[in-house]
Amino acid sequence: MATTRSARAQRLENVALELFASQGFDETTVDELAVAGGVGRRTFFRYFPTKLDVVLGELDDGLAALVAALAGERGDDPVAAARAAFLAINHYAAAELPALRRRLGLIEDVPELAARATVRYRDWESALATDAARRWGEDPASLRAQVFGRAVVAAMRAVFSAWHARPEADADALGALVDEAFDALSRGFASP
Amino acid sequence: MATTRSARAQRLENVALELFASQGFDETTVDELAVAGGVGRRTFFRYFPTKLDVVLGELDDGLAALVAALAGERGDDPVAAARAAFLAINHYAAAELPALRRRLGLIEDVPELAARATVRYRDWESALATDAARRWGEDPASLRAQVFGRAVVAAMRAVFSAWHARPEADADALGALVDEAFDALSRGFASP
DNA sequence: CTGGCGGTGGCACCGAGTGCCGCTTAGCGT
DNA sequence: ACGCTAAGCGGCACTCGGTGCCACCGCCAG
Repeated sequence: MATTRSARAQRLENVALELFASQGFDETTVDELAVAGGVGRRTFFRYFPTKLDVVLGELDDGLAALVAALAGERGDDPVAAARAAFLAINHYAAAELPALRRRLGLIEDVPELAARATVRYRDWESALATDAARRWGEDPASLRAQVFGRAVVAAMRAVFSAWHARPEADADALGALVDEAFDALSRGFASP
Repeated sequence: MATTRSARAQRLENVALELFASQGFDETTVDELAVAGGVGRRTFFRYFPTKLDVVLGELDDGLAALVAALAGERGDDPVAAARAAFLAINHYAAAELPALRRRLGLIEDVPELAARATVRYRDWESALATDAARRWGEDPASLRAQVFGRAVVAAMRAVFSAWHARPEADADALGALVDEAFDALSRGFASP
């Protein structure tokens, strides 16, 4: 977040998402991305370590933000803290939503992207587990904390998936889904 | 599980896991795997669509087993059904544990394997969501059901991770961890 | 003017994965 | 026993993602 990524990276990203949308992810080679971005192939890989990271790039700025947001939350209920942190992080301007939608669409139906995304989430999971353990006064390695961390991320994936599935859902709808998902986690899945 | 995979595939798999353990996953090329298995490189790819699948191969026999086990469970509590189904599926003989351990170890610390594994789990997630929706009498697309499916898989990942972290844990320990994880899901994460 | 220095990108290389095709071999009918 | 067919095998060549190396260009400092 420190410095805005160079304008060039931004342009590369836009052009790439454009091509992915029109041709498909697998059908677009890095060579095409490079020429379309007016840059050498070698240089492309200096901006993005992987073709996948063009799509996922911004997502992991989120980790630092998540940790910060969690640190700012008081109270001893990790679910409430996590919910608040996520709502704080995922506050998108209306203009950003179409781009978000495109990204989510790609992530959903290009398996390799989904895979890479979940690897990124591992850090989120452990950050959430650590936070929960702290609030509970438990060992962060405790199974419950670990399950919590992973379950929260799982819930967020479900939220994004559901949001993406409703074509006209807006930012408020996203918030509502987050609430619903966290309620489920909080209450547990026993009985009704 | 239906027909035992050809003896050749089995041998290939053993040799490969051996090499992975001694040299590391990334440091072992498919060429090496092929020669070590006494087979052409091209043939290797007929047995395993991907180098990754050598490690993950058996895991997705599990899907069919999971679905079958879920279908066999009665009652309207999806957590109980899922727990029972998982315990039924993950009933390993003592002799299998070392191999399981090696696999889990690879999956844990080769990010690409972890990624691929989670993609495989998507089918599990949706199977679990569908099952839960049926027992609750809800729409399988409902957010709660989706969260449930993903959370259960998340819990299982935590279980395997915790089990793998304790060097001398046996099959009973695995069962205990499963119980603990499912209890957490059932009760929810509110308060202590 | 000159000597670093960071960004660039060409080139060559590696490894995974795929299509094609010729070969072996096992199985079959006659 | 003989030939034919079909399936599995594996070599070859190719694509594409990703990396190391290095030569080049522009910039600022001395």
